[in-house]
Amino acid sequence: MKKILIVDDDSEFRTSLSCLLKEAGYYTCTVPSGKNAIKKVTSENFDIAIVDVIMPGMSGINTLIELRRLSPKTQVIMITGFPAIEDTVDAIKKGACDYISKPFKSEELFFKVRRAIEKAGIEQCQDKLDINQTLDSLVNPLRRYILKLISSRTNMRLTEITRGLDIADHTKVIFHLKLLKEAGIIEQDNDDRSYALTPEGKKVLDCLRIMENYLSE
Amino acid sequence: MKKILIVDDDSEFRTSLSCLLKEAGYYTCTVPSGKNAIKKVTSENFDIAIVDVIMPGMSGINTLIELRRLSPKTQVIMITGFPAIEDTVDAIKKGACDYISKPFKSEELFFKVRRAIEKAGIEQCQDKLDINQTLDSLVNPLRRYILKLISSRTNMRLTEITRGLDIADHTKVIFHLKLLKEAGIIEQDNDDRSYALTPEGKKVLDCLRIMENYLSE
DNA sequence: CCTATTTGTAAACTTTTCTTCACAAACTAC
DNA sequence: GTAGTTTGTGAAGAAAAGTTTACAAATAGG
Repeated sequence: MKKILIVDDDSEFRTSLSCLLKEAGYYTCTVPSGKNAIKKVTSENFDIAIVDVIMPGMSGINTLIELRRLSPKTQVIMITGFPAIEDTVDAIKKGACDYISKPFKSEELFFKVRRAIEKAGIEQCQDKLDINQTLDSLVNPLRRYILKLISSRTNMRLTEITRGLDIADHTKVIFHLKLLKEAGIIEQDNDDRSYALTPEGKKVLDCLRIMENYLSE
Repeated sequence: MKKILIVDDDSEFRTSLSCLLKEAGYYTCTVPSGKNAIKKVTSENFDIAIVDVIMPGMSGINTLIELRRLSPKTQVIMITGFPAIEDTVDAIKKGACDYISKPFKSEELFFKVRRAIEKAGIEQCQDKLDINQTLDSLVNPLRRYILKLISSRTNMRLTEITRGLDIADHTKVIFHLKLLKEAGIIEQDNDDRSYALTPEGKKVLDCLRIMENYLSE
């Protein structure tokens, strides 16, 4: 289920938007300000964020900038009651994926949300793997074992991995899992805390296997 | 030109053997004792060593053992005037590649030398590349540049490499060259000090190119 | 022969990577 | 609730990797 974060200071609008999207089958979360949005995305991953341009306190644009920095995979749709070309251009340049002006028909919203989700999917697949990061991840034997272990069974938990590798100190495993996570090679489910290979991770593992085969020839 | 080291205390035999092999197109070097042989191989690489079993001072067997340790790529042929099965077996177990008993026909000598050189060639190709060492060599960007640079032109000297990479401090380059040398990825010519990829090195570079292609897909 | 360049060594030092330890929040089972 | 397990953080410390410096042997060029 795709996850959408709604950021707007107008509680009535927040609720109605949330209802609309929930009915359409999305998981939604609403926050009243940019600050709250920032806080939220650091603990939870969203596919889409819908952000009001005009908000007291942290502006919509600054919220957009921070969201892009903290969660680059999240596609941000800006929304406003007073559409101005310059604002729109600015927002797009700052990394917004789309722009909606109030009032809007629900069909328009659904269309733009669907398109944003599609874009997120494509971007995720296109995540460029950098040779530096890939080699860094693979040099350490323990990390190679972890990758192979995770690939053998989907969604492994920390303790399973730790025991699977017969390691006494779990924090040592956490250290390497963190690195692999930062490199975009593995990802962690926010609900059950289990780890799994990302599409890029599968590619990296493929690479490793290719190398091993080639070298043992 | 293949290089042969002749180790024998009998100077007459040394000279005649050397002449024979020189005429056959080999580069030869003669030393009168095991000690001298050890000294020689630390400064020069030989494809073959022909060692007399019976010598005063350091015995032929001990010379064999040391030669194998110091220069594993050098194939050692033992030679003796009093062939004894046990000695032969012992020598083979200690790493000798062949055994010749005096007197012998020059044809036998040439045949065994050719076979030893062939064996050396095969063994060199079979040098197992270990994934750890390979990845270690490749993680460092500078080392990757060095490998690519060396592969682009054969036999590059230290200064050429240093300047080619636009590095101020040559000892920094030496550090990485040393690592690559120890990993068996590059080798250095003893005469002109130039560096070149080993067969294994070419394989490692292939690996890197495969990865780069695969990751940028 | 003398000077300059090339090639190298060894040690001190810095940075990065990895490990370990002390501790704590969150959840689970009783 | 409370004892135990799981998952995690942060800091200290150890180990490995890389850089820099000072110095020296070997070779080349005049």
